[in-house]
Amino acid sequence: MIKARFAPSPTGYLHIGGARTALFNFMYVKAQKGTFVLRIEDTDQVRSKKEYEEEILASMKWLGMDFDEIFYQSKRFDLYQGYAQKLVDQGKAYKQDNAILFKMESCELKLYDLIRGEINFDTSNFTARNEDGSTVVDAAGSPVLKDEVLIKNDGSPAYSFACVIDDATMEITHVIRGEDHISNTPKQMMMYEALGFKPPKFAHLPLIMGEDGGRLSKRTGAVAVSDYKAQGFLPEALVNYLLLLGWSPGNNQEIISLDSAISKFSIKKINKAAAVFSMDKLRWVNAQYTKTMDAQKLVDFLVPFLKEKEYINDTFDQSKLVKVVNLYKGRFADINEFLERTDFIFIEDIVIDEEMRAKHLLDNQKSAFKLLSDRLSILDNFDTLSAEKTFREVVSELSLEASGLVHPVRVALTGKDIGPGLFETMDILGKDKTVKRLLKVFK
RNA sequence: GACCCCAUCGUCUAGUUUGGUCAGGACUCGAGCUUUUCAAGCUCGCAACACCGGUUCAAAUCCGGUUGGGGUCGCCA
Repeated sequence: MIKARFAPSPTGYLHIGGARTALFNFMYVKAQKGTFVLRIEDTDQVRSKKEYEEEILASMKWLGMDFDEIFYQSKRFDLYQGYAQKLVDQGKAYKQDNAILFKMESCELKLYDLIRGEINFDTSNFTARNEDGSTVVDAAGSPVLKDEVLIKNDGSPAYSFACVIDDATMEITHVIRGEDHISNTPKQMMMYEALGFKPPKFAHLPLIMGEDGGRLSKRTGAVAVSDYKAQGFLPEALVNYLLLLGWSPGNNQEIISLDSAISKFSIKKINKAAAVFSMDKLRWVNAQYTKTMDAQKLVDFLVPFLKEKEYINDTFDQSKLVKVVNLYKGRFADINEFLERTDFIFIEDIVIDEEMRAKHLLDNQKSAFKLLSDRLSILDNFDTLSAEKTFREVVSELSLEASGLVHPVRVALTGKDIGPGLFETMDILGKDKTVKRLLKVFK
């Protein structure tokens, strides 16, 4: 029975890289029918915040990653202290003020990484540094190794130590974490050895980079999972995109459910190279989901966003929203785009900017607009078909080309020169708004 | 700087384990079809094995080096 963990620190929101690490742990655990542990690494009493922890928990839930066990490092300080003291008693560590430091020994270490294979370290490279960056040397002139802090002066455990004690005592079998942790793995291996613990298997995931090739940062796009949620990405789409970063289900498949990915997941197939996060591709993946999603489900997803924009209130018309969603499916990649394109449906008075007006609306169309609105206003059954029929009659009466009037009318009704079919748009808008906007535009 | 990791189209990747069938898919971009505009869809196109050497009948694949990128070097996690 395998056991893996995701160990975020509640000193910030759950970021996209962390979510990807969690996801790979989750997939591995589920594929192996193991146990998934969430460990809150809140040893930094000053920077750890309850609101961050809540945000992390909420994001995990939103992404659909349920855990089986949860631990808080802040509640285990005695445990760390105890093991540190044990090392002091054995002469493998020593006290310095209130802190406890682990004696670093010079040795060669072999790490077998599940993703990268064998990695060799020589701890004699782990030398202490002076403030100017130079290596500390002893009286004989040989480099001095840097001892590892186990317990800090304030009594809290250092990251590496708490991590080792926790992984060992929680019986974590697989440590799957970011590549940035490769360097402290040898130190941790020494601690396992000193404590007499059996080390887990390690797998170091490649990092996710920003589009500029550097570290993922706010500058290169949103980093918090909650930001993506706020922007209106579907959780299943984000998950789908994330699992494609550094892993592939094979057979050129890209759109894949989490369950299906789990059934195909293999840690051996994880890439070694870092991957650049592409907003374009995420948007495309998201669009694939919105396009094929059940209209009612999509409406449920949209309602909170529409409410926030005050486009609808609690008494909104469900069936109308379903209609709107069906009309716009495949026409937007994320919710913001949807909101921009459909605003004219929900607001009372639209604004047509000067450029749009100059491009499409000419004063000599005034009479055609008047005739069209008169004819539409007397329709008993105002829908897509009757609107189109009326429109075509007017056009032929005036000896106009249909396409010559379609665009101006669209602009008059929506304020945009893009959108779905004009008659569907009229239908969605309803007779009153359609007629009103046709008359208003040339006043 | 030291140590460690990595290297296929601009980006995500398949192919590397087991050398030949190999350079494929997707995003982006461009062209066309469709059309009432925009999307979507369909068709087509642009575009890569970082470099140098070695092994071999044969190298994207194995080996060495170079270059480039990334990570780590906190009483942060």
